[in-house]
Amino acid sequence: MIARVVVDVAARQTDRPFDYRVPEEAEAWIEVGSRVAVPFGGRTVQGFVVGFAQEAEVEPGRLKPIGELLDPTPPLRPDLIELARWMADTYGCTWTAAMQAMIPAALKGKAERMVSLAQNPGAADHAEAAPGLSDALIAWLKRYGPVKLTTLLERFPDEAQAVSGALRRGVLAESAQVRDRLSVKKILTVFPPEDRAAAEAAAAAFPARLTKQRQALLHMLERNEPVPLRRLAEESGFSESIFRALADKGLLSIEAVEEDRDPYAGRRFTPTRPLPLTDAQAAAYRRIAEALESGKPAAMLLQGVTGSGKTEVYLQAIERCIASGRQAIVLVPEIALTPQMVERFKGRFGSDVAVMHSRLSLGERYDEWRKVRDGRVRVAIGARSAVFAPFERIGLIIIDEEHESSYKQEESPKYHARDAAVHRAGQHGAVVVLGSATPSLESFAAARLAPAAAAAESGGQADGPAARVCPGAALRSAEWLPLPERALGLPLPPVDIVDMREELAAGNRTMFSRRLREALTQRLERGEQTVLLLNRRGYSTFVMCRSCGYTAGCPHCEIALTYHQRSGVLRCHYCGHAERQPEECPACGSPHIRYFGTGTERVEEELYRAFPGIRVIRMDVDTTGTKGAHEKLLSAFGRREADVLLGTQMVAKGLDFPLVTLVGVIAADTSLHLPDFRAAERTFQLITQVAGRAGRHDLPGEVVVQTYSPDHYAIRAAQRHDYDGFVREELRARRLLSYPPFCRLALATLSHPELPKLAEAAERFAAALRGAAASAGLLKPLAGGSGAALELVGPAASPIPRLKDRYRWQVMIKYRGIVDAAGLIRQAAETLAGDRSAGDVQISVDVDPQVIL
DNA sequence: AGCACGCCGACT
DNA sequence: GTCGGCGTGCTC
Repeated sequence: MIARVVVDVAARQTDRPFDYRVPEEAEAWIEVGSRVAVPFGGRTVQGFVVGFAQEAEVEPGRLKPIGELLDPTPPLRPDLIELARWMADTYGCTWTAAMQAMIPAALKGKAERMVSLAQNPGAADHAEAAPGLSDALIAWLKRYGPVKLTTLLERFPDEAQAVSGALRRGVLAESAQVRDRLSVKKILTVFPPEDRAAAEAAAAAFPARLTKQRQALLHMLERNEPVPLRRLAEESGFSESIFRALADKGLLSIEAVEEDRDPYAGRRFTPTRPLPLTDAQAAAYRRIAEALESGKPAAMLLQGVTGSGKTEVYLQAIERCIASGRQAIVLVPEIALTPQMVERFKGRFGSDVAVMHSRLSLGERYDEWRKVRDGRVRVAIGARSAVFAPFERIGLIIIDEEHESSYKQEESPKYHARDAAVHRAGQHGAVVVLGSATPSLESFAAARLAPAAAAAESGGQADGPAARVCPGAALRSAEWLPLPERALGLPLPPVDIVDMREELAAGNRTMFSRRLREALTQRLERGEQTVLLLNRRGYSTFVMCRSCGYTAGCPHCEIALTYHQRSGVLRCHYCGHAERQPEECPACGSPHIRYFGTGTERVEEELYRAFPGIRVIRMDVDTTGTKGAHEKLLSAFGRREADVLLGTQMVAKGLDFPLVTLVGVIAADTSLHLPDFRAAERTFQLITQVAGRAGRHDLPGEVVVQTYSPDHYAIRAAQRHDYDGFVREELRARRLLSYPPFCRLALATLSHPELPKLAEAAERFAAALRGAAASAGLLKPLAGGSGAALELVGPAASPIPRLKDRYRWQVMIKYRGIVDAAGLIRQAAETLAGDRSAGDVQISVDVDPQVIL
């Protein structure tokens, strides 16, 4: 039997299956999805089995055997292997990178090169046989046996060459070992005797001096169930050695048993029952249930205003799904995966839920993942990567807050979880439910424009604007399920727009408008709480010398440094570079340094100044860096230990505190004027989301939005809670400028340490791309017509023109219809690489980029 | 990516 | 004459 293996080597050239002979004893165990260690080019690497064949594609002489099967149960399944292939094709990443993204980090073991002294019976001592190696090194190897090559070289850096020579001459022996980064946690557990009668008899016959052993045995006989050794010792008062002695006599058995690290151990979740549904909820639930029943893949857009009870629909749909013997996945944005959220799912489904997110430790994540793989749970809830939960028969995939850009992974593999979910649903005949109060324009297009386009097409008019929508890599169309009302019948809070230009004209130079100041004062008097949003961290956004105009920039990136007052440093938010705040201008020596722009740190300071005695909790990347900090801050706010929760967009999602009656947006313009075609969409979503935090319970809420652009349609529409109105305007703009959802984008970014070399490479790359597109007959304007079309934009400097000492240029592809964008970019990259002078140019691909910046 | 093979300068 | 520099090419 031949296994086709994709090895874990991050290179384009090796990203394909290699054939290996399967040893006979492994035949019964090896499957598509198995993880194996294989010899590859003179070393051992790990890889995944992606298929089998009767005959190898290379001559049998070159075939090597699989080294080792690394897991008793395959970590991947055939559907995930295929999904990884689809990701590689769609997003231009490697197959192996996509597969690596699907398994927990604990399994990403690398093969270690181990070194030891070769057995050399002829030589009197090793120093004689190994010239060049120091006595100290030889003694060390003798003492510690096979050691990692890297460890050896770290300890004896001067002898690297001698070691490599010794390895070549066979004086030192080398072996390879693939080791996981973590093993299953095992716990010593005492089992009751198999032969109870014999044990009782033995206990009766114990001599008097062994009273402790006798009593301990009787205790265990009474317990009569497996008990962890440590706990048994604690509860019985006998030491562990007493039980070990009994085990030595064969009266009890002690075994190491696998144990899960349960991140929610000891936490009690209040069980909840299904709530009665409103008419709209019931209608949505019915449609989802029907789709589940049919067993055919389907996508649904559940569009419900904040507080409309989307979660209850999810919960009941999941119940329906698991009752029919299938499993369900729930995706939520990472920052929304709060204890409040987990509680709702644990409360309904108890121990049937696995929770997967980045705040868990390596071991906890591994254990939650194993619960899924081993079929011990039927529901998985987690961030983006939970879309890869290794369930066997998926019935339902829910994507909550589907418009969130965090569903797109920003590092390779740059996949979009929404599209990966739709593809996976296709494999399983599952239903995807996209939930949001403010759906992305892509999902709106899939639910509202695509069906209209299909209808027009069947009516013979294939050329309308709706015919040109391209919602995503996998999402084509969806059924629309609206929830227009809040479940408790509460009104949405009124939104007040404050024109900050008028504040300035009236002589108010602070960052708080009179309206916001008054509202905040009122809340302080009444003992109610406030959420303040400012989408920018740090103290000030740029630092400028008033004498000469010098601005502090990052030496590695072409970007302004942000001043962080508490730590007294200027920091680059892109590469992390930090330097001390200057006392005087580094360019002209003038002491007149001014800090412009406002971040959360500065707002906090101003709050203390403007409202003496106010209690503020600031929540941003800087205050939530440590494990559990996020939850700690939120629960402190929940206990009324602060009057104001101030933060970046992480305060906008999913929070539900009954005493919050005021929400303030300090500067809506922060996100509105970014050079990104989604800036208006983001701003509308952010204001709508954060507004939804106010007045969710008995007390009515209100929202104050401060802006210098009070007439912008995104802000006006947010004020009216008017999603449809916003989308109408936004679609008009997108169509005019040819942006999603009327086309798709793929961004190729080239980088190089030297600008002239980069510029030249970028030109040649763009020319190669244009050539490839033209010969495929795709290069034609997007405006008008239908069918596949493609336009190139650039090459031009990237919005971040330099990052980590590399200049960056980009080429954007806009396209619609059936176009293999990732393939075209790869083709052009290969053309460029074939050219000798290309040098150190790196090319990265981002298909369906969510952030153009 | 690694690692071996292979062809040119500075040392035992 | 050998060691070792890193350019090119392959890994079942």
